Amino acid sequence: MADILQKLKSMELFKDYDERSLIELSQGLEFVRLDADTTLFEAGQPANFCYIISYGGIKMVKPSPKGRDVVMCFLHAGDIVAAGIMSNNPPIYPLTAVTQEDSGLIKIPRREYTEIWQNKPQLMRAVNQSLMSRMVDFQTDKALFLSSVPQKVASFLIRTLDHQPHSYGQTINLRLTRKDIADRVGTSGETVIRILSEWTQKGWITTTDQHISILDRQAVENILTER
Amino acid sequence: MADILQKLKSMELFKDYDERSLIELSQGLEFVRLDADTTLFEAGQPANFCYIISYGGIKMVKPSPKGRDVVMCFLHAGDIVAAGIMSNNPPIYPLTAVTQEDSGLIKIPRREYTEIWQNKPQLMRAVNQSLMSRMVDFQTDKALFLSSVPQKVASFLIRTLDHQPHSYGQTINLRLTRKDIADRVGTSGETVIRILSEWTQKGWITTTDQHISILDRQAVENILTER
DNA sequence: CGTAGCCTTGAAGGTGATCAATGTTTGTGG
DNA sequence: CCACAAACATTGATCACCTTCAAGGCTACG
Repeated sequence: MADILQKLKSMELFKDYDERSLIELSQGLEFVRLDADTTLFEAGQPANFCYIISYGGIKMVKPSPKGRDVVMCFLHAGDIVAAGIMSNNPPIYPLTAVTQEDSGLIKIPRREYTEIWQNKPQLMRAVNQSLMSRMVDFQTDKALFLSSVPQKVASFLIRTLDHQPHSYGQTINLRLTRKDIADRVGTSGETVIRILSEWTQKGWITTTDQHISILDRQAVENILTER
Repeated sequence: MADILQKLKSMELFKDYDERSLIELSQGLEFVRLDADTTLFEAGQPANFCYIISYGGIKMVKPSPKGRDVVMCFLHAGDIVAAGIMSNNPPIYPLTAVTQEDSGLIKIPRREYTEIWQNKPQLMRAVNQSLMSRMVDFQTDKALFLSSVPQKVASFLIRTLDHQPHSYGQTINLRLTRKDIADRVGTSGETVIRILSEWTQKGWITTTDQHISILDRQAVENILTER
């Protein structure tokens, strides 16, 4: 309990709240630790909880008509998961959430969220902004529809780099298999490999332990404006 | 003024509010009439107003890196436009809004929205739900990435049909050029023409005055599950 | 009658998905 | 610590689908 209070205090999202408010907010919350590749919830299930990521990473996945899944987005520490649908009735998760590495999450029951959290206008504004920024991201993705696959990959890499704290430098703080990228960008694993291999050969990027570092950002950015 | 009150009263969104609340909500609002093909606001501009569509239709467009634009979604009577970014700071329209036909809009200043509207939890819940449903739509789109173009078109037609009131029957209540559909679905105008021509020939659909009617829904749905 | 916007059709050519085979790394249990 | 399995990365060859370019028809509207 006191543990959770500590965790809330350290988060950007709650920086404007005083001790008393935080104690109120921490009511009913629970902390959850999950191994990598664990399903947090599945699309179609009733949505009784939303989450805040304390550490680790999660990918949001939609089962596609054909067997293959589609990665909608990757979420990191500080991000809110499934808050948007809490006010739906009945609330159903539209996506499946899967951990990509060991992760710690603050678990918020729907009841607490709708009755306490939603009455804090400032908090709601923050949640809203994060939702909108995800929406803008979807739109940016969609706007790439007539771009080549290399351009989509380049855009994805640059954007995820820019979304994370600058302290990580030029390394993307996510465990990403080539297939993850393919599923996210909307292409096949083989194509991603061919693209990344070429860039690696040219010295633009490196991969160590499934973490991609961008060595020559300019070169990657140039791809976006090509043709 | 009284005019606007009437309009609010007739909208699904406000069905649970009494006269007094509606009068409060209608403060500062303005009614706007626009011809077809008029730009309501442009991506990048400061967002000082949001809107509710009274009648007509709007397409939300993102300028793409290459010259061609991308249609993010079509909005109809009853839909809310740009409410999501009102709480951003500074608020900037992420998309361009263009009318597709003669349209009437209720224009809501940002100030009124953030100070009055955002304090109505019930209203916020409704706005949130509409945002989330748009988000789900993006995701559905994205999940079609390895589907063929005919499947994307079929999915788009069926979904827009299902989103509109049942009273319209099997006719899509939107002025849609083949190019609009192409820009929405992420393909070229020519390809859409080839697809729709074939379906028309087979008697599955008809187009009259840029309004598409689905004559054989089952046939169109079957395309989704093909291959 | 001419222009503009939309629809239609054809031909060419490229991009990227798919299939298949092989190498490499990681993890697990004896 | 080794052997084996499983997951991931790589490379090549093939080919369908769709984009692009080009040209012409149709309708509405001044």
